[in-house]
Amino acid sequence: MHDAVARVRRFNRLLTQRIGLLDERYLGSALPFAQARLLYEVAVLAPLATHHLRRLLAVDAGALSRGLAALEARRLVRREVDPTNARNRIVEVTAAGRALLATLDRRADARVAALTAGLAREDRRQLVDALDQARRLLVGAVARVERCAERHPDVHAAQAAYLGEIARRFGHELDRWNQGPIAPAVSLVVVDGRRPIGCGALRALEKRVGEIKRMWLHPDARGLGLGARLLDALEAAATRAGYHEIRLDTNDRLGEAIALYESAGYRAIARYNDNPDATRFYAKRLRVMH
Amino acid sequence: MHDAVARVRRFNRLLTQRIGLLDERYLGSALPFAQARLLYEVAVLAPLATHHLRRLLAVDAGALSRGLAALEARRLVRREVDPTNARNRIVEVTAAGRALLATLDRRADARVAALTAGLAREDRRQLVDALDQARRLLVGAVARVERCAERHPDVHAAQAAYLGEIARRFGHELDRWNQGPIAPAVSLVVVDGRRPIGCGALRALEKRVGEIKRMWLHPDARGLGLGARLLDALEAAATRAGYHEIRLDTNDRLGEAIALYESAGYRAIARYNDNPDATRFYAKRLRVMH
DNA sequence: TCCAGATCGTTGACGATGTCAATGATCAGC
DNA sequence: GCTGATCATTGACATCGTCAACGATCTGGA
Repeated sequence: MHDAVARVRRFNRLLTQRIGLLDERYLGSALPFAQARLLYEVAVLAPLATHHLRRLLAVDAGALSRGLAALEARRLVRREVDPTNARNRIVEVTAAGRALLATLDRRADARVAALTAGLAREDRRQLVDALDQARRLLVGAVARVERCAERHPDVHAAQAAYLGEIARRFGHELDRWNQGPIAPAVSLVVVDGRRPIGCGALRALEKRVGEIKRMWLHPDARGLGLGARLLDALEAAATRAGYHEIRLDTNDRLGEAIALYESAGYRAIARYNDNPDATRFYAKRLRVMH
Repeated sequence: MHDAVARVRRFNRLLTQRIGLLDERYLGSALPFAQARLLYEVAVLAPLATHHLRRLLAVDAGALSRGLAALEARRLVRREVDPTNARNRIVEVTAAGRALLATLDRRADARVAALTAGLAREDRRQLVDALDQARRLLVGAVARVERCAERHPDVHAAQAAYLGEIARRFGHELDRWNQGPIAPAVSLVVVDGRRPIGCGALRALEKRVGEIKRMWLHPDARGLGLGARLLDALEAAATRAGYHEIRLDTNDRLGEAIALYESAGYRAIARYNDNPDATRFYAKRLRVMH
């Protein structure tokens, strides 16, 4: 039942944010609609620089500035000047912000549950299955994996979201080993027509050996086959670039990624670098082009 | 292909208008969003008194007044004082309004077509099937058939929309024979949690013979099994009220209604009244309760 | 017939929202 | 060190939804 609610809401979010439909997050909170939506997005992606947020959410700079100022006045988020670039602001969600979001989440769950309360168990299962299939097909129809310049803002935004999510899930920032530029040979971004929703990069590790770095998909875009498409595109690019083998490191806590790599034919290997955040290492031999 | 587009858009409208999601009707027209939406709704339901419109669309009186004034300033709709009640205004769509709507419709079609252009034929079929099933299940989950007083404003609104749609489809007002109150024994309304989306009434025709009058569903609510539920509810009420038979008249142009009656076991009979707008007549014997 | 209360549309007021443009601070690259 | 680009902020403006006040009109009962 709870899973059904979560799946319905995920579909709703899809139409909400991707195809331009509304959201169920208003719900009589003290927060106006746009601020509630913004808080939710910030919480999913934070900590993040606001210009990346702007790009990921496709909102106007003025609107974002005002929205974040309103949230900050309510002490739901914090804005700080980026120490590495004084033009930028880093947004984080406060404890009060997370508490309010949890409340909104419960209300939204209750509303969706009430919506489907009139359905028999079998009908509810059919509904969820239909919505899931629709979501999978819609995302598959609009998502594109595109090669783009390393410095493209979409890549920056997606990679920043990647680093932010990792930091949030690990409870601490990634080690400096994993920060900063990586001089990729190939940089791919997944877009859905409005926003970048994923990224992945390939860089040279040794002669004829490439390494996959910073592969990420927006949480809402997972489980739809996009990870496999992105990985395929990276491998194809590596093959074209003459690599014979791809390696990568990851962490036990990133279960979705591990499942993806293993189902794509990557095999576990011994540690090949000093990445202090990595606990698992994989490799895959590429079919050489003739 | 065009059918697929129409079905996807219908689903979109469902989430848009019933469950509280946005619309695809903005699309760079000269018309602001809310006005485009309003024009569309008016065109579906007009000619209609504005207070009925307000109830059917669940919009604020001030917003509706301003929205219609804006549309009238653009010469897209006409408002006239209701001759039978000087407090009310009757709204109609001008030729220019219909032309603009057709343009918007084409653009919305193109946008949905572009959305699904990336899908293989089989995937697109699956998508449409999934959306249709989701729509059917969602509407089934939230719609309720309720008995209510003849004078309930929801009944007035739905019946007025019914008369308006008939007038629009027939190209002329119904005969006076079909206007005015009908003194129903039972008056039912279909609501979806936010709005009335259908209605139906039963009145005494002869001793132990009832007649179904003014049965209507909002165009977006057709084909989802609600017609059958409404008819069942009317028959159940008739049975409880001691009727042994139900009759009704309809018109050849109302194909959806005819299909519903015939699949519900109604059989064609000879003309039983002088209704000048009726071309077909049906009857069904009810199972008598013990 | 007349009047009190209800219904209806309009208007003003207010805050929220989105968009565009101007501004000033900061950064990157030459 | 300078020029152009990037970034956040702010003002201005139109749109939008909501609430309340108002006047016109209708309904039902005395």
